[in-house]
Amino acid sequence: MDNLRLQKIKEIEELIKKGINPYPYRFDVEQKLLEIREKFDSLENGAKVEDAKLSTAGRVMAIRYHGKSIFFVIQDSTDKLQCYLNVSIGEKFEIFKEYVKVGDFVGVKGFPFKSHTGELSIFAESYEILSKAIRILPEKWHGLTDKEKIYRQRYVDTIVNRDAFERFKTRYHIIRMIREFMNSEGFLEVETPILQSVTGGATAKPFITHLNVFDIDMYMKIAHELYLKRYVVGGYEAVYEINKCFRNEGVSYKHNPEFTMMECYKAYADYNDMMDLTERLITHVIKQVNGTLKITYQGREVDFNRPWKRVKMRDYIKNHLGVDILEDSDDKMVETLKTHDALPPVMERGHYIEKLWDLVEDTVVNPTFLVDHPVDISPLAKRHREDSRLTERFEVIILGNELANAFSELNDPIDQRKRFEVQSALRQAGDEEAQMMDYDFLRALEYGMPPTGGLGIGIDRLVMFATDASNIKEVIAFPLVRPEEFSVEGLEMEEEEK
RNA sequence: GACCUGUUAGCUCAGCUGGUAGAGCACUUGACUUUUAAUCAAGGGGCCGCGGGUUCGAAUCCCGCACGGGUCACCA
Repeated sequence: MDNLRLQKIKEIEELIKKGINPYPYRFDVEQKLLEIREKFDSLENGAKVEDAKLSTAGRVMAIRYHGKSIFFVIQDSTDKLQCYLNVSIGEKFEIFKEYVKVGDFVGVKGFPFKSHTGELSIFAESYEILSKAIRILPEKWHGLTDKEKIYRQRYVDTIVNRDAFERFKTRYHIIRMIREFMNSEGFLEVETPILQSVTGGATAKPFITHLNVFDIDMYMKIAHELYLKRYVVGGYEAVYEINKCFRNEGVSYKHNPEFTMMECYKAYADYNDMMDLTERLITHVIKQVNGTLKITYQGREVDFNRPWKRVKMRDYIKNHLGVDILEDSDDKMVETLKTHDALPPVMERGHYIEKLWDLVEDTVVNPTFLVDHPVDISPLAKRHREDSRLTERFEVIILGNELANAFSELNDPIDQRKRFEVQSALRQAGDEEAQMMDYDFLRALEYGMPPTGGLGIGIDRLVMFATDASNIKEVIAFPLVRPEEFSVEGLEMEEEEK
């Protein structure tokens, strides 16, 4: 059925009969392609440097047969480069013509020259097949555009769509930058459990899994928060973690069930200190990646220059909707929500406030600190020093998207217990996203936690902004997709074995 | 979950108001020693996503299902 594939399998058998191993063990790569280009790109057209011995390797991306000579293009992680081969190398010329195909890996030894048309090339004095492919790559100028195939077979996407290849490199550079930044600020990178018997630190539905040894269900972490604070209680004064969180919720252009979050906690700091840290960290990343703090995201200009605007949640909602989230009654809020057709699934004050904010958040463009959220929606944040109905909390909003969340951490164990009790009651009333009672965490706080500032940044969303990606799946190499049926391909394999 | 939309060759796509499937690239064979979307000549390749219905006849119309994409809802 899949003729092209069977044909290639046959070619491999023929190669083996000829004594050529289609899957040899190693090759001495002495130069990367970009190195070669940088060194020899200044050659005159037609010039060659025979005594510059090159040895490099890559995947064959194009072949142009030309009678007794062949041009082919190889690609490695740094660049693409044309290679030239002719009959002067003897019988291996015919082998190349017959058996080396687009998609295969080859090692090439030779010297650099510039073709008459000005293309830097390697004159191959010898080559070696390093790995044969049996599947055909997508065609060369439309590439792979089918979103489903791009997400399911990212390895093909990054071979042929080099902007995707670069985007993931950028992602991992950003993560490295964050580590370097946090380390230089004196933070210690630590780890916390992913499997937890009680999970918390965020308003979210957790995944449930099963631990056989104890025969108990466990949750997968929804945030790093509660364990990082245990570190602070334990004497670590500045810690951070970059790791996956898991939330059993919807999938959308900005939500993947597993995503990466950086959280950090700093003893003796408050949310004002964390705002300063956040500004410095994010502008550092944006500047490094884009070379400027004025970037274009999906056609809209976003200015990351400091200082970022600070708006109080209460004022912002009042100005836009005329509702005071502290003074006005539940009825008034419900009334306003009704006129916008935005009633929440759980009829409770905290949810009303969240909903009201959702109605206005899209009006925020440049990075903005949304500060001082009501206690109702901030069960882990410390009460505001000037108004106990509020908390010392901020979120970073960019183009209506939440990028970070932080607070002066609640370290009063009595207040924390009360807040958990409220959450626990909500949970019992059917709010699956309300916080679970975490007795061990309360016990930890009772041993005393210094005043602490905490911050969480969604890494995927930061990468989206930094790389102008419209969908979170574009910045997650292997995003969540429904499982595929492989039965058809399985049958093929059986046929081949006969 | 709701609405809109898509699924045809390995890839990217045509295929009109129903008449038995097409192009480019890729692949195979041949020609060509500086090409680069190489060129020229010839050729092979399809459960038209799956299942049902209407019809003399369905890739095409209708219904259901599966899997995507977009918008909304949900979601710190």
